[in-house]
Amino acid sequence: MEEQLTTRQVAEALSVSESSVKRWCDRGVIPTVRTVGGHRRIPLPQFLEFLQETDRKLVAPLPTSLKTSSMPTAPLGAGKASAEAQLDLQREFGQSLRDGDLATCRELALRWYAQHGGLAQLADELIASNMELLGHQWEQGEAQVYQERRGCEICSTIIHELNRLIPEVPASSPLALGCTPSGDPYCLASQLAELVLRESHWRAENMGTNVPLSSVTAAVLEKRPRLLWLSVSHIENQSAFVDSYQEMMRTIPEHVVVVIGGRGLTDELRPRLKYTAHCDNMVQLTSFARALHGRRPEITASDN
Amino acid sequence: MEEQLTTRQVAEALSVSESSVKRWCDRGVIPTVRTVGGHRRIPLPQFLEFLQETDRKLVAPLPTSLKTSSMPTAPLGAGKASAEAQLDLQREFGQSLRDGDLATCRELALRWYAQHGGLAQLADELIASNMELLGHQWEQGEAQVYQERRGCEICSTIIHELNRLIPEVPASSPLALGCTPSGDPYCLASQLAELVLRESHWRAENMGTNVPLSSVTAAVLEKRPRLLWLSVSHIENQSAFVDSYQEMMRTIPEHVVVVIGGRGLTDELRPRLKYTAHCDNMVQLTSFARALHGRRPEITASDN
DNA sequence: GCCAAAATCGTTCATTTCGACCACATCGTC
DNA sequence: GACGATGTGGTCGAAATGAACGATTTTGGC
Repeated sequence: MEEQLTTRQVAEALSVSESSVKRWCDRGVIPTVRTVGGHRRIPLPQFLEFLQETDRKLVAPLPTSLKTSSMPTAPLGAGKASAEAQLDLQREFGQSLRDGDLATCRELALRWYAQHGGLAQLADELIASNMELLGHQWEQGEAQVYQERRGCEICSTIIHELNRLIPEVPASSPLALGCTPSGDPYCLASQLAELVLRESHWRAENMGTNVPLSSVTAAVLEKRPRLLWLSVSHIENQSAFVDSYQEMMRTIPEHVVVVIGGRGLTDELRPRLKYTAHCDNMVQLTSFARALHGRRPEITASDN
Repeated sequence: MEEQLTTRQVAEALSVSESSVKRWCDRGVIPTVRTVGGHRRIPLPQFLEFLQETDRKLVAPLPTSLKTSSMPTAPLGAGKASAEAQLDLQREFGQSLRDGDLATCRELALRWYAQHGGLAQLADELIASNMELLGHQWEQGEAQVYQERRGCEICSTIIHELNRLIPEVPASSPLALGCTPSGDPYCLASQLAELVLRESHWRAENMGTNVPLSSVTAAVLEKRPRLLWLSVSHIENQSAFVDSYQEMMRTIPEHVVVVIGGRGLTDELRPRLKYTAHCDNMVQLTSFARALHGRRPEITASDN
């Protein structure tokens, strides 16, 4: 039960046509095995060998696990529980994040994406949890501030790159707008929200950090989104926040769905706010967003 | 992800014969990879680097992601002053930035890069100047805050994408570290510094925003960079800043080159700081960085 | 286990690129 | 001006590439 690639996967990874890959296989340049039905399958080790021998680099990520450069270790028996492998990946990502190793982080993220496919889980379990861990380490003096900030930069880079892996959202999709409010400089959560909403076929636009709610109101009035998300990690002045929030909710149209989330929204604060949904993580946001805007292109909007 | 060009595409973009392109590739002037069948393929980053190093201009649009859809005109006879076309591009970018039109901004930036080749000029004249303009408009009530913040997000996205157009920096290159100090949340300048330093073949690592100078010191001591940049847009407490700055300069090794820049460094403040160089923009930073670390790739000398 | 959808097969065909060669223009030197 | 060295643009048959097609296999849901 070893990993194998199809001609199409190889073609996309090298950005050449499928025809060429087939020809190369037939010529023996890429060692190939055949299924009983005659389809070509390229074992991953052979493919890596081919990459090395012809001095070729991947131009697109492989849809399965792969370490491009070194790291011949970690062969990971398939027998091993995938949950455990998942934990390993998560830990390794955290370590690379602390070390400031963007390349490894990128690779691990792509691997996670290829294996699990869900950006929301990636956002929660790879990025959010590890950044939270890094924050704890910093608070306890186990990590430097610059490591935490650099980790933010690395995650931001990866989020931007993941964005490019998502198929373009049609202009007919509903619009979602979001940001962090005044005084909240923590940009990652809002960037992640944009990412997972796009994955769920929303036309998501992140307005960034530190946006006064009065300006959010203006944005909503002008762009008329279907959904508005607010990521609140930190609040400077609670009562001022509640006031401006209530003012915003009075002004924007009724039909705008407001989703809020973030550590800043304590159990005590939330009852004072009116909103459509509260999300603790990106998995919740995704499932809510999909419930609102089913991603079926097909009709029959009834039931399930 | 990483696009590749054929000899014909390059030839048309430069309006030279295909034979010449092939010869240049074979001589190593344009780094080339080969398909399995022996066809030449030029990775986009290498091509852009070639453009820049030989001071060549694009005369026809590239058939890749840099397609020009939004501007049906612009056949740009060499007769028309390119300076004027440049201004048009600059203005159009600013407009799209205000409108939150990422796609158009991306296109314009790529076009600028392909035509003028210098990321530093792009950073100064497209991004910095337009963000400054947007800031002014906001101050004078001509633009909403959210438009300014969104503009930041768009620019950040574009910077991340431009990073992928730069050929990978060899691990033997000198290391550059940088960030913005405590209380300064303005991330773009530092991201631009990272970008243009990479373009000049530095191994640049941006540590992000809001990093206490004490932690910067720790980073320098641990990673031992050759260059340290500080982008200072805003200072909360001047005397505290000067104190921590001087403390940092006392602690880090002598041989570390310290480059500072940003609006926050007023004429009055600068004399109180010790530094290697002060830069008002990215063009200056680039020329300084290149003086320090020459970028000439060695000779031809191969052939036979 | 069965069925429909999706992916891959082998093949053919038009287009592009290769490598090699040649004609011509532009230099700098004698 | 003759000369060689060098760079450019063009042509040619051979080879590689990429896209198309109907037929077959694999996949995934029930």
